[in-house]
Amino acid sequence: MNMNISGNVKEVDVEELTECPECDSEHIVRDYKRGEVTCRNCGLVVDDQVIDQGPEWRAFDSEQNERRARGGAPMSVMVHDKGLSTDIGWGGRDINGNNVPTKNRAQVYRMRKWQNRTRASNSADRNLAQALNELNRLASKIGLHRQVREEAAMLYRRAVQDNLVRGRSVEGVAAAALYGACRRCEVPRTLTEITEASRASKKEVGRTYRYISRELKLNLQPASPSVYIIRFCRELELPGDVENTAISILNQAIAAELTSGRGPTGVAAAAIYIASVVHDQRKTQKTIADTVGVTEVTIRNRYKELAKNLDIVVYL
DNA sequence: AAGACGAAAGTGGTTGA
DNA sequence: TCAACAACTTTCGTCTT
Repeated sequence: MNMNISGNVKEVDVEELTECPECDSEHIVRDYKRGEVTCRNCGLVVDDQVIDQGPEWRAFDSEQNERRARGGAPMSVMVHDKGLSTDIGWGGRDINGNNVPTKNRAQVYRMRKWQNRTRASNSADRNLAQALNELNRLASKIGLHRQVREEAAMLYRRAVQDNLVRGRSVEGVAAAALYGACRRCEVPRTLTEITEASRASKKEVGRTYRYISRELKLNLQPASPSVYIIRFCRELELPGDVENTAISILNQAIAAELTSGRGPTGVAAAAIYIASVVHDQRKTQKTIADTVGVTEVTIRNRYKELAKNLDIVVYL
């Protein structure tokens, strides 16, 4: 009766879904509080209008309906006070929708001003507010979904708590937190991509990232090249069999210990290159190098090593 | 002409004395 | 603090398709 569902009804039956339609991984996460179904692997938001299947009140007349109606945004670590503070609106109208008399306007203005000021009362809060702002800006620019943003916000909060921010720029720490969040969520983003969106330099972000990673004991292993293969194959519009071959090449490389100490993107790029040649879907070294963000030389060095040590019987 | 190749020099960061 | 070092990049001349 009062199910008011606006928004698109998706073709996919999200209730039954176990695999991501985009990357086929099984890291599907349902969050009914937010009404979102997302893939932890590739970041795809499968559906964002999910109906909570839990018990719900019913209203039998309009009076009950009004009384029981609830509103308000969910609590979020992405806002410095977790989104639970009060906002004083700008409309110049009171709660009943009447105009605020002119003689009271100045008072409302002052109240709004002080509400906003006292909300971020100390410098730590102001810092946090600014950082979360920056975090959101970066995440939007790179196109990261909420899961990663919240993870980044959590990391930043922990960094603040442990006094790791002092003496470092907000931009730098924010970018580092976001990078760490990407790593933790296994959303493959390179440090370069993040620093390009940020005002902070790659050097600073890298240094800060190592620092907070060490201090917060994040224990992050180097990113696995496989997540990069999945992502970059898609960007290069290479079919699934190429991707599978690339991953199997990669697994052989890992078994032969050809990956340790090497940059994961370089290894991924080389595996993709070989796979693309094997399947007669050849991409030039340059194309792959540009998408992956390494140079042709690195691809060459890596794939020479791979070809030599894995006796791949492919003549190019 | 584009792509692949490889040598050589340079970069930024780590490690160990 | 400094030198050695590994991985990676930039640049450039040459070979191959």
